[in-house]
Amino acid sequence: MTDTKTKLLDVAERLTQTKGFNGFSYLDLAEEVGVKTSSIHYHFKTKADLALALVDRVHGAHVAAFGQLDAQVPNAENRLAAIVEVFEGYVNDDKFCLCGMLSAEFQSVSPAVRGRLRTYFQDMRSWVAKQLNEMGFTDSDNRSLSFVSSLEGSLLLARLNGDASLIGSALEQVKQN
Amino acid sequence: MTDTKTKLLDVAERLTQTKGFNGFSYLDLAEEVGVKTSSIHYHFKTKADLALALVDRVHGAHVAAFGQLDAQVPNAENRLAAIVEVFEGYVNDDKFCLCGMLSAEFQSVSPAVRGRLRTYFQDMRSWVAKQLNEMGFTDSDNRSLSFVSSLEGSLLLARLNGDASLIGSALEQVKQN
DNA sequence: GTCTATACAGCGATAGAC
DNA sequence: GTCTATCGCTGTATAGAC
Repeated sequence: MTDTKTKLLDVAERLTQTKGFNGFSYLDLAEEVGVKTSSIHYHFKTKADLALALVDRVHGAHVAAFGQLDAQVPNAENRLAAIVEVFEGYVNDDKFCLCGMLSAEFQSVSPAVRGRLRTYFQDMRSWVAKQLNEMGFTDSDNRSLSFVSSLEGSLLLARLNGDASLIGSALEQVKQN
Repeated sequence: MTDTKTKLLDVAERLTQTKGFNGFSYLDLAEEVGVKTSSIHYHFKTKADLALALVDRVHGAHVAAFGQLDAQVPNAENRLAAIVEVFEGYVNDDKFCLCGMLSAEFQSVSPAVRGRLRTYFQDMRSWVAKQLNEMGFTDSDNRSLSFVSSLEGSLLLARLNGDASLIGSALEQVKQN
């Protein structure tokens, strides 16, 4: 991965999370990275290809993060808390979740991206369910759905109000008995 | 409100909920309604004005719906269920929540729209809290936050998977205790 | 209130030099 | 791998006739 390609993905990721995938252009991207728009087409032939690359990168990163947490944090509740912290960090950067954003814009993304988004959230729900199971919940599948839903929805509200603490408050409910 | 203006709002509302506010143009709108783009500018001087009109209309409609439910449905749990049904209907139309969508695209909407979105969700949280309170929950404020968060987040996942039942499953958790 | 006509900037995308 | 140059189209928006 060249330096430029990484920078392009970094900026595109941030712009997608803040303004939506349809809320920025190749020119926005080019100016921030310091290249011409034609150079972007070298790395990502079409904007749809860029969307795919964004989802794939974040999916890979999150799967890797899940693996690291499993290996390094010896407590399921703390592992879940680590993910919550990531989302709280989004609020302070005025960001929504990348895959949440593309899911919102669902009808304007390619079939390929749609498939990847389903996989992303399926993996996330599975991992969360595993943690909840370890925590002793017998309804971990359904509780995981509730957890991930609350996470996405509360992030939306938290960013709207500039108050990251809304995420933790919303999730309290889900962790109760 | 002229017939054309209403039709424009109807189509714009649907396109916003399906593709996002940045995912359609005045030309898309014009072709579907059967007018020229210049006519749209007569009703909504700028696209930002259109966004404002969309939020105001849906806010008014939902506040009215809350009032009607309060007056006509003699059971808080059933009143909540009616709102859930509205969101389940979105899934079958491949729609996200209009204000949820604009909240996702938060950084690309005007300050005026941002303020309206905050009011919309504040009103919704208040009304849901009132219902939860009537249902005997003592933590109605926080539970309402969790309810609305789950509603928005599960709608995102439900549409992604074409499965409206995910909404009810996610909310089960919030109604427990 | 809707139209024609038009302005003009922006869009994604491509060809070909370096 | 990045550039210049350019294409054709689409974007929002306006002026003025009807």
